[in-house]
Amino acid sequence: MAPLESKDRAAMPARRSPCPVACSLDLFGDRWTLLVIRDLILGHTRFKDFVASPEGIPTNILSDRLERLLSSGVVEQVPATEGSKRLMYRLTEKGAALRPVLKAMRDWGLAWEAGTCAAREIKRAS
Amino acid sequence: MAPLESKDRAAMPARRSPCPVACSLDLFGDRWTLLVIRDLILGHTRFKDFVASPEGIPTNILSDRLERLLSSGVVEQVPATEGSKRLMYRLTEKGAALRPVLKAMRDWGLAWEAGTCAAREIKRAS
DNA sequence: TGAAACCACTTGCAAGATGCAAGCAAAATA
DNA sequence: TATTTTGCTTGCATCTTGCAAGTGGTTTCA
Repeated sequence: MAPLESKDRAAMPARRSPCPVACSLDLFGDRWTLLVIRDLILGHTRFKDFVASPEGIPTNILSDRLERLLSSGVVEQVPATEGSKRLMYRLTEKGAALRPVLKAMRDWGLAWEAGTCAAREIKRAS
Repeated sequence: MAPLESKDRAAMPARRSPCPVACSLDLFGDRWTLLVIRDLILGHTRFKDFVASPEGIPTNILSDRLERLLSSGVVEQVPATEGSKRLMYRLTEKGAALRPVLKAMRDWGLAWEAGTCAAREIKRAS
């Protein structure tokens, strides 16, 4: 049987370079992932909450992104209410550490893209 | 003839929401655009320089991204040397304002993605 | 307890984006 | 002027995205 390391390498699409920016983009360099993170920062916890965001993420994309974020340790699942079988999503410490990225993007958008407005303040600490 | 505003609206794919994060992602929410910005911050100015980066961006993608960044005012073209017909790319003020975004992503990658390393410091001012 | 509503997805498919290799004309260099 | 370099474009196979519809488990409420 193949060593575990090679199995992991087959599952992961392989890094393009050791650059931390390139690595980050391998994980969330697309049109939707950081919007899911934004929603989590804003307090969304359930599948339907993300779907309800104004950008209207397709449900198959949302499923895929949540799964990738789970497997990369950026989000985790916990019971939605005690005794419930339903799960809710929330940021891990690794995910919460993306706040400065979101904040920088928000600030840039507000400063340079006309007609944008922030619904809520992104707080520094979780 | 149609008013200029509607022509612009036809050219742009239309904003998903007024959220500054969503707006930013409409412009650079993909696997390559921010790597081009990173290279510009690191001092790359010519087409071949971007191609030579370790991630190996395909030339058709690079053409497309540079064009989009030009038309959105993030980069501009100036003569490469005086008297030369060749042009070089460089960040505008709007583009240079993306430094904090890149810096936040670099910091996150360094902190949370094993095996990443920064080639150079991203300076605060241009 | 049973029926209805809700929730969190999955599936299928069309359209668009990406990746690769090859080609090409203008500009620079020898 | 001949050669090389540069900055692209083109064609095509593959992967990703977006939309709509469907599905099965969970919760709610009479």
